[in-house]
Amino acid sequence: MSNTTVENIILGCLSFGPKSGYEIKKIINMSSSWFYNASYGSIYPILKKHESKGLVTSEEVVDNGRYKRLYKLTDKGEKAFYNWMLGTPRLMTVKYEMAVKLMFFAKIEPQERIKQVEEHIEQLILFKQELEEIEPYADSEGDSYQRLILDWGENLYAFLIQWFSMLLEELKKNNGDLPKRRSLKS
Amino acid sequence: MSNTTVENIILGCLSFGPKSGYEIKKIINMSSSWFYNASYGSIYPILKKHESKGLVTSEEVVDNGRYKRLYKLTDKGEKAFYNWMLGTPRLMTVKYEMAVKLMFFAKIEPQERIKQVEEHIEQLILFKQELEEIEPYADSEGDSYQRLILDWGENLYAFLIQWFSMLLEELKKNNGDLPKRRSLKS
DNA sequence: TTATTCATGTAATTTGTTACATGATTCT
DNA sequence: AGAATCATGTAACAAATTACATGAATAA
Repeated sequence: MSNTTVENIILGCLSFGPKSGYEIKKIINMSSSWFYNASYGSIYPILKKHESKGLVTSEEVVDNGRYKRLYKLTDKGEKAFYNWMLGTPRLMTVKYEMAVKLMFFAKIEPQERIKQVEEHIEQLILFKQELEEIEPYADSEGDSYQRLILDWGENLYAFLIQWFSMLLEELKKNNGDLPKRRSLKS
Repeated sequence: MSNTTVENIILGCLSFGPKSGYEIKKIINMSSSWFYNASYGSIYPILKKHESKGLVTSEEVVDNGRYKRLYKLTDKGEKAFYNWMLGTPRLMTVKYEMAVKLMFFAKIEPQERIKQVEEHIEQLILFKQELEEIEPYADSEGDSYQRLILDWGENLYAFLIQWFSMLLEELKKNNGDLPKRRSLKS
């Protein structure tokens, strides 16, 4: 009954200091939303769950005349967080609809294949540009690790753009078909 | 209210000819399970749902003295499948726990960072090897596109291994720390 | 004969999103 | 005055997994 990844992200955010649910959402938006997101509909219930388990405590404070509920990591919560950090990570899961389509590419017209790949490359380029505009959340403890995932993301999308561009070239060379023995090597 | 990806994968499998739920599961296991999986708990209900929508028809047949329910794509089902194939794909979603940990790397000991990255690289290498052992599902219509996603997967994991190896080197050079201005370029 | 594979299905649970509901404060 | 942002939460729904339940046929 270990915590889920999102539950641990929330603990991790609180390890930088007390925060409200609203503030946690902001941090997630700024840093990990593109590969691990959480809506208010999960954040607030998770914070309550954490509190009931003694991983965090909460306090209602007034900040510039505004009420908010500040959550603070307890010793128990910190232990749970470190425990997760030091454990073996779950292997990545990818949900890549375009890759599924590839499986059934033989079923569509050659020119449609080219069109699909072209459109997809455009999508990837747009997304990479969006990534490059994200600025990492930097706290007083601001560190170079915050930038690391963005760097990873940019490189990941660069790889994808490259791979699909190669496929596109191959398809174009053969009028939307693939040679029996391909050699898509990067 | 368009079909989900898994619902379309099932239609796609049936586009190669009539199949039972059990056979569909086998095909998914052999080809897309590592990036789009489906358990019996989803396959059987989806087949029923497809039937109620008129996308497939079913027939109980005896095959070598064994009863099974064969599902067959209807014209309506084929249209739905092509419609999905020709539409814009949903952009990939990645759930990468290791990337999340990176965000909070400043919180753990330098030697633990190195250990985490080393363990992760081992995981990636193992997974890539497993991928390389998968043989694609090939039907009478067996085509080169079936191999394509496996090729994609192998290249994807090669990229990840490379990126994390570079990070590992960088960390080792600095005793588990990162220089203020990194230059992780691939 | 016993384990494995073939074969189908349901119930409970998990995990999460979306939409709704509410209201205060601050910026323009 | 009105729009945007700050702020918290719930209810309904969606999608899928895991565990359970069952049973026939075949391979060791």
